[in-house]
Amino acid sequence: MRAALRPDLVAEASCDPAELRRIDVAHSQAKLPAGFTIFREGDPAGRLYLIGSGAVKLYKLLSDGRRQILGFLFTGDMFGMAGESGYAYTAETLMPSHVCLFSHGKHASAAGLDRIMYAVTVRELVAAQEQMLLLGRKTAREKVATFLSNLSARFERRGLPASPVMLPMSRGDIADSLGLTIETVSRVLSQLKREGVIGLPVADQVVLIERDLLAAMADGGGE
Amino acid sequence: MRAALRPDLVAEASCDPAELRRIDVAHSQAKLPAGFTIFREGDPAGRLYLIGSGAVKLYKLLSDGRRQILGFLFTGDMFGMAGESGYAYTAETLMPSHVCLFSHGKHASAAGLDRIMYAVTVRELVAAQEQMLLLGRKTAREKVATFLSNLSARFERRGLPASPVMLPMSRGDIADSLGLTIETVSRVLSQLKREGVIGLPVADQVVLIERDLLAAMADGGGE
DNA sequence: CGAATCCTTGACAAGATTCAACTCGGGTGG
DNA sequence: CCACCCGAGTTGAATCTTGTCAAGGATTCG
Repeated sequence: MRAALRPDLVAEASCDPAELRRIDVAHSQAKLPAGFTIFREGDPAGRLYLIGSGAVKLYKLLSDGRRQILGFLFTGDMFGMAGESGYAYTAETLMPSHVCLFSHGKHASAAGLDRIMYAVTVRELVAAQEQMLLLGRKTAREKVATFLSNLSARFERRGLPASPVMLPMSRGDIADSLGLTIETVSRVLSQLKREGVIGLPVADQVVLIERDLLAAMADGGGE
Repeated sequence: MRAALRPDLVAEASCDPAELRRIDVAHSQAKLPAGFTIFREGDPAGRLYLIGSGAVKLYKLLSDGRRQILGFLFTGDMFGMAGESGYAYTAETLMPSHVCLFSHGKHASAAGLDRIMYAVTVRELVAAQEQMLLLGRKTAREKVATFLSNLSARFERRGLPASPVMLPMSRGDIADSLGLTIETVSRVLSQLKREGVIGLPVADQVVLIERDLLAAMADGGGE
């Protein structure tokens, strides 16, 4: 199958839509159910993925099952960048999702794709470094505040409302992305709700009542 | 100053030396003392750095001074990749070091440099993701075991002895790279020494007595 | 040789985890 | 249609790992 990237799929792309539109490489699309494993850590790499709609989580496991979620991806986000020894993480859908697949092997030299991949990789690296600061040095409260702030900002950047924030992932997923337990995440959310910083009408929807305060808390301020 | 990259400076480069040698872009060299800040988080980016000799640490700070070290770099390693909003971290020498500077702005399109930068960035991203797993999910003991194992493997890859491992960084630096305190790092090292897994003839030199056990401990095995 | 810095060790405190019970909601089948 | 069941989430109590505070020892460098 060979076709130009459908612009509507990249309208909210993390990479420059104008650039993406110029690319015309072979790709295919797939409609995946929730909880579908796209590839596993260690699988030979060779494909790039672009999320047309839906949400994906990337994670790594320790031998005893402990899990670290590296990030959540949404419409317009790309993933699949890998080094020599295959994918460094497992990718799994959080909800029914549409993804575009690019065969990287065949199109490594496609004009423009290299540039996009580099830009995306650098952005991911910067995000990973920010997350290292969170995981290594922030308290549970700061971690949750950062998580909510970032998610809200990400949605806003795509033209979606900054509040309420929809949470397509479970408490367990949030915990594994912040280096906490389910119980701690739940307790902090309850605490923030009691303090009037956020609202929790239902478990998967967060109203950011004091957004600035939340952002301040994320960096260690606003106690 | 315009000159070919000196091959001897990249003999142990993390990027392919053959590729690096082909590049002939303007660059200059600098000899820096220990504890020298090369650039700060937020500084406008525009240069790439290659360590000719010595060691460098990269770190981020929270407003109250908490610090997360993102990584330690040694001879042949590159750094300075940055997104749009300047450098994402501060870079500081651990010891007297020689570095090569590449003006990225002028030479962004230099044939070959792009490819190297992409490869280096992907490798850094993979390393950052591995570190996220460590920071979020490993115990103090596993963190220290991983740190020592990795450092040993890195030195070995450069043709240096895998043991003893020299530690050019302080306990505080190790702690800030593992998301621990100085005291915890010191305690775990003492414990490993008592158990006969490592030797600590002096504070900045670690003998890996049970290297396989240490590697097993790093992933949660070998209790 | 002395001062400063770094490292180690101990006692205690605190933040987060573990274990367990309970609630809430949604889906299912009687 | 409604009761039941199951998974996800919340909350509580006890525990534990790691952090904090403090003191003592070692190493380096002027």
